[in-house]
Formats: sequence, C-alpha cells, structure tokens
Amino acid sequence: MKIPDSNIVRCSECPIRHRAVCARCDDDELGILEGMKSYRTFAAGDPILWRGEELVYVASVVSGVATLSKTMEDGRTQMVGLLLPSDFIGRPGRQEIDFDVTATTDVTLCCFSRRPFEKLVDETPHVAQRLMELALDELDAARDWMLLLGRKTAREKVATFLEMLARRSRNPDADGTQHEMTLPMTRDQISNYLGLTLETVSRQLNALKNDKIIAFIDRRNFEVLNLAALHDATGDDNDGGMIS
Amino acid sequence: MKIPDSNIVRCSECPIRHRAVCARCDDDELGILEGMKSYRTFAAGDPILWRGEELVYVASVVSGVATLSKTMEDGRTQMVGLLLPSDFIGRPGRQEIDFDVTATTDVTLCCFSRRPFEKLVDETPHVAQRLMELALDELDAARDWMLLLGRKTAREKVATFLEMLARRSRNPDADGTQHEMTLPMTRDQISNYLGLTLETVSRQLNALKNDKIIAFIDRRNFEVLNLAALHDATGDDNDGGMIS
DNA sequence: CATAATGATTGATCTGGATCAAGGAAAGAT
DNA sequence: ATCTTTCCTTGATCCAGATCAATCATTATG
Repeated sequence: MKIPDSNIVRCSECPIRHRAVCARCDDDELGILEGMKSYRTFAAGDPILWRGEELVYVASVVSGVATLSKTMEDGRTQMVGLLLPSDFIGRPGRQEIDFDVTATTDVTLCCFSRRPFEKLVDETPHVAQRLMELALDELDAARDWMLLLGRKTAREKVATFLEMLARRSRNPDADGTQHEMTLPMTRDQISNYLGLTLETVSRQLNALKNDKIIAFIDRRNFEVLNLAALHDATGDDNDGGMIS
Repeated sequence: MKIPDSNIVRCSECPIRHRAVCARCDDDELGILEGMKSYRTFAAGDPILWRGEELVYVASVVSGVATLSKTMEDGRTQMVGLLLPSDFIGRPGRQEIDFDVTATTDVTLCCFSRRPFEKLVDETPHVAQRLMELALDELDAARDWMLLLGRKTAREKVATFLEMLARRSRNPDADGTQHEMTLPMTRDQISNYLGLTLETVSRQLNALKNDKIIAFIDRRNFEVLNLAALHDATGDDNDGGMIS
C-alpha cells in the first residue's frame, strides 16, 4: 500500500518521526534506536495484541488499518479506537493494555523495543511532550466517540464515520473534490465501531446512497458526492470537529 | 464536605499533591507555586468552564462533583467525564477544551495559573510523567465508558454507574460493608452520563431496589445491599475493572 | 468450473428504551 | 402555612434499531 501524502504531513509532527512514514526524518532522534527497529506484518484478521498481554514493543502503523476493541463475556464487542497509518501504539510507562488490537486489513507496523524507547522518552523532553499530545488527542477522539455512541442516531453515526474516513484519507492537494475511498472494514466491524448492528449499517449506507450523498463503486469502495450533505447528516455543528 | 480518606490515599500519588486534599504535601514541588494558589467555589449548577474558553487555570477538585459534557445543536447532551475530589482539571500544553465543565454539587477547586504550572511541569520530569499517567487513566476510563454507551443495556449501565460510585467513594477502612452513599447528580444528569433518558434511569433504579440489590434512604441517598449482585448486573467480567 | 464460504442486502417482525402525559414529593420562596 | 418550582415516579404508547430469516454477490477452494 502506498503511503498517502497526508500521512507524511501528519507524521512530521510525530515523536516517532518514522522513516517509513515520514520522508523528513533522516536526522531525527530515533536514529539512536535504529538498530532496534523492526518491521512486522499482520494479515487481515490477525490479532496484534491481546488484552492483558505485556507490551514488549511500541509501534507506529506504516500501512493498513488496525482496531482497538473490547469484548464482553457474552460476545458483545465495542471498538474503542481505530489505528490508521502514522498512528502510534504504545502507552508510555505502562506495560499492559485493557483491549485487543487487531489488524482489519493487512497491516505493517514499525516496532521498537519498549525499554530503549522509554529511555529515549525520558531523555528527550520534547518527545515526552509529543507523546502527551498524542494521548490528549486520543482522549479527545474518545470523548467525541462517546457523544456519538450515547446520543447519535444510526444515520448520524454512519455519516460521522464516513466523514472521519474522508478527513483522514483526504489527499491534501485535492481541492475539495472527493475521490474514491475505501471502507477499511466489513459492515460487521463498522457496526462494532458505531454501536449498531451490521444490518443497520448496511441500511444506513444504502440510505445515504439513495440520498445521493455517496455512491458505491463496489461494496468496499465509494465516493462522497456531497460532502456538505454528509456533514449535515453527522449532526455535528460547523466548527468543532473530531480529532481537531 | 469532609474529604474522605480514600481521596487522601489517592492524592498521595497526585502531581498536584495539594495541601487542601493531601495532608502529606507540605514539602512538595508545588511550594514554588504557593503564591499563585487560589480556592474557588462554585454553586451546584454553575458553569466552571465553557467549551472553547481559554484555560487560564489548572485545578484539582477539593470537594464536590463536577462533570464534563458535550452538547449537540439540538440540545442532546452527553457527559464525557466525571470529576470527583482529587481529580485534576487541565490539559498540559493545551489552551482550550472541547466540552463544558459544570458543577453538579457545590464545588471547591484549588487553582493554579496555567503558565507557572506548565513551567513547573517542564522542569520536573516526574510531574510530567504523573500527568501522562493521569491522561492515560482518563483514556482508559473513556474507553470503558465507550463500551458502556455502545453495548450495555439500561440495567447494566445503571448498575455500572452505581458500582463506580461505590468504588470511588468507599471508605478503605470499611471491611467490605457498604455504607450510605449519595447520588451526586439528578436523574436527568445521570441519564446524560449513561446515554439514557431520566425516566429509564428512574425505572432501572427502582428495578434494582425491587431486586433487593440497593435500598433508598431518600431520593439522593442509598445503600448497596448486595455488592456481588450489583457487580453481576454490570455485565463486566470479574477481573478487569473500570479506571483500574 | 462447480462449490463452498464469507460478506452484504433486504424483508418481516419484535422489543428495549424513548416519548408523551399526569401526578406526587421535597425544598424553597412569599 | 401556602404557593412555586424542581425533581422524581409511574403509566401508556410509540418507534428506531435489534433480531430473525432468506437470498444474493463475491471471492476463495478443490
């Protein structure tokens, strides 16, 4: 998978400043970790980390999409995060996680051993600062998602999801025009992200299609025909957006 | 309001190590900020911060309960956080917030000016580290709440809320026995926290009462009669808990 | 190329929780 | 003590989205 330009822009602010993701980072702090860097690939559906497992690595997503999810004893599951290229996996100062990390498409991660990475963080304040920013970004995203899960209608949920995808995958040099986009997960996985059932997701996607807001190229690929109408359908107000 | 012992314990790990909350902190790092310390009180219902407002202060809750909430244009609101005594308000490195902070009971905050506080954070790595821990704790809590909002039934939501209150307000020297507890907010506010309506909250509270899991002293005060049954009603598994 | 297997759609029905509506209880205010 | 106001409860009804049930499309497999 080609890494979109948008991710390179995003990565320029990244504490990892990862060569695989960011073209500008040849001279960055992580040079000292170069020897410990390793790429790992996961096939779609593969578990990347299980809940409770010890975090041996921190990583950044190079390509593909991974999800964070929680599962109840009776099988109900709720995704609590989406990891797109340039996103960071790791919890400074923590050994464990309380959710599963799963590859939803084929995923390539670039991993560093946790120990030397944390040593780096301790020694370089601005990296620590950047990690704090990332944590606060995640917290903001989680809170936006709480509003979605608690109060939005099915249509608003689906529209919000599509708008988020459009925002994160938009090519910045494209002048507002939307291009073909890919749903990075199945209807079932989307429903677990949105707190819905897969049938409802399917119906709402078709409703948006019938309203000429989106068009499907095939089941996984679609185009946004009317970005303004899509935004109206999210229920969000005009200024404040997700993951600002 | 007397500050429960449990909060003093909690506060011993707090970066703020606030005298008002923590008896052990006479000699802590915040001595240098002593001159800028100020107590502020808010009556129940008062706004503490509006969305978009500039954060001039960071603060810790000394007494009372405050909430973080998001509101949609049409009035639907979702609480995205609950602030109990010893909790911290502030976003290191950030000027703004994207939610409202409101006092739900009378609240006393202990405030520091943001600038000197951030200077302190920059200069003392372990304070920065502790703030990162707090941010990750909040993130974990937010993700647990996402599971609640997206997948739990009304009964599970209400039971989870009560169990969380019991955990956070339990007096540690009490040997498992539950004492009288207080609902820190109205049915309407609880419904906004749980993604329900106030009628549903009322009905579920009464259902738990009828099941002899809780008993009401009056509308705002209750007792947990059967903590195990309350836990069963949350839908959570036995080990992993909220806000660990 | 037939044949599973997986994922998506579409329809019919059901139901948990929302909505609408009417009192009741407690706490201030006059 | 009476009147408001605010908060809570309880009942009746409704409906968005869940559930149940086929069927279809697409991709993998022998």
